[in-house]
Amino acid sequence: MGTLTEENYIKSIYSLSLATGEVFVSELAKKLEVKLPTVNSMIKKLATKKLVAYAPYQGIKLTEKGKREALGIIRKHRLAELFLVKVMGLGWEEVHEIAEQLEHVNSERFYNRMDELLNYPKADPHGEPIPDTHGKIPTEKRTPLSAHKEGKKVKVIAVSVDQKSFLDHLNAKGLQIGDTIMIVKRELFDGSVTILKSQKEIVLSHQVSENILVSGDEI
Amino acid sequence: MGTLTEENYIKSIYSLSLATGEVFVSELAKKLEVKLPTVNSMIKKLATKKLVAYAPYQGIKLTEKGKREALGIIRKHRLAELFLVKVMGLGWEEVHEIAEQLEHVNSERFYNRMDELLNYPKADPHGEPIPDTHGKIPTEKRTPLSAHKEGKKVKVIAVSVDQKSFLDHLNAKGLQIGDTIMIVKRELFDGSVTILKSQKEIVLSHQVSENILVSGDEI
DNA sequence: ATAATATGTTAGACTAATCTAATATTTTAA
DNA sequence: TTAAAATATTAGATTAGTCTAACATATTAT
Repeated sequence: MGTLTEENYIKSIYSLSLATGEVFVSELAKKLEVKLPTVNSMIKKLATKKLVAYAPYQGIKLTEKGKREALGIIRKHRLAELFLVKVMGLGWEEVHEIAEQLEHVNSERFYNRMDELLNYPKADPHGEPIPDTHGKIPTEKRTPLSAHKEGKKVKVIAVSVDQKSFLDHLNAKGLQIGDTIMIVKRELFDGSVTILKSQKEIVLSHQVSENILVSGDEI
Repeated sequence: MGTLTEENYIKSIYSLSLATGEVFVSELAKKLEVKLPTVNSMIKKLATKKLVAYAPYQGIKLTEKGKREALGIIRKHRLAELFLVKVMGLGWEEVHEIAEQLEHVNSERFYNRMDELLNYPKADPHGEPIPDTHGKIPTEKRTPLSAHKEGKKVKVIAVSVDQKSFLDHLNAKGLQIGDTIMIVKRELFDGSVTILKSQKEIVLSHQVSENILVSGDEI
């Protein structure tokens, strides 16, 4: 375990690398809301600690050690989110901020007990997979709702964004993880989609449908 | 809320002031395991923030604002401890370290929900009182077991030390918060006491009996 | 009342994490 | 192929929290 700051760098490198493959110093600076030179010197430090491999203009890569660390933090974050929802009864739209703090708590006992109480869950309240103690992640095929054709029946597996405003929006529309929905219509004009969930029609903007991940890879 | 470091200073000043009345820079340095000049400069900072009042050779005092802050942290620590024991099923001897981290989590929602789930408890697993949201502390008369006479019947209300080794010792002896015990004999030689708990005799060293707090002020 | 002890302060340095300003290198596109 | 855009680096400063070494002041005990 490094400092809180180090942990946040590692975590961000991990998630950016999933999203974009390569992680440039500049990207990371944007994500962490710090300036370029700050990231530059931090990366050097992480490199001496063998947590990342870095070559200018070719991006930052987590080493195996770095990945292990990242997955450990992500495990804690996601377990905490699920715990807050299932055990403490908080809403999925309000747990991210708290988990952001809890993920830095250093106690195997605390997190393994959570895992046990939750019966070794596979996904957090937003549908994101929870790595196990060995850093293994259960994978499931998932694609954005926006990529599926009219007439298809799919299951909502996850959301790709944690923002309260987005989750409040889904709450208001009555859409949840696990829902089975049918794609009724997609507007050519703005890409908005109309879906059917248990007899009720729901209209979602294109932007929203891009951030809802559903079952299946066939598009 | 200040930094984590500031919070730890405030908390230590509070607990030292309960124990000894006056809090000297040197005492605080010992407690926090840092050197004198470190505390000296930190105290100056806390003073400019109006969290403490300080005059050399007369000790450090928390202001009203500082007290409020201290009680807020203590509330979080104690709620966390009780939550870890009651909801998560951990042992009273292992929750202190975890609560030490959780007490710095910044989320009213998190802690008020804990409070609610625990049904607004009055004391933590070690018997220490839990301040309410307004910083009010339920008080109860308590004295060390070592101060009571042979023949007296008392109730174990709290322990004055959180150390795992001490609590492990009490676990081994089978002594818990809430137990009603009878003082059978006190040895003149070493101050050890024999007590009776539900037909069974238990022998405690003087040192142990000093750290067990029981009901009543009459000695 | 003076020496011993307890208590506190100043000066100067270090590490971690950040910044601004200036500069450098690589890639890309006209 | 050279100019523009993207990417990265260096130098030097700042703040928070810590340290050591040297010095200062107050309390106490004989």
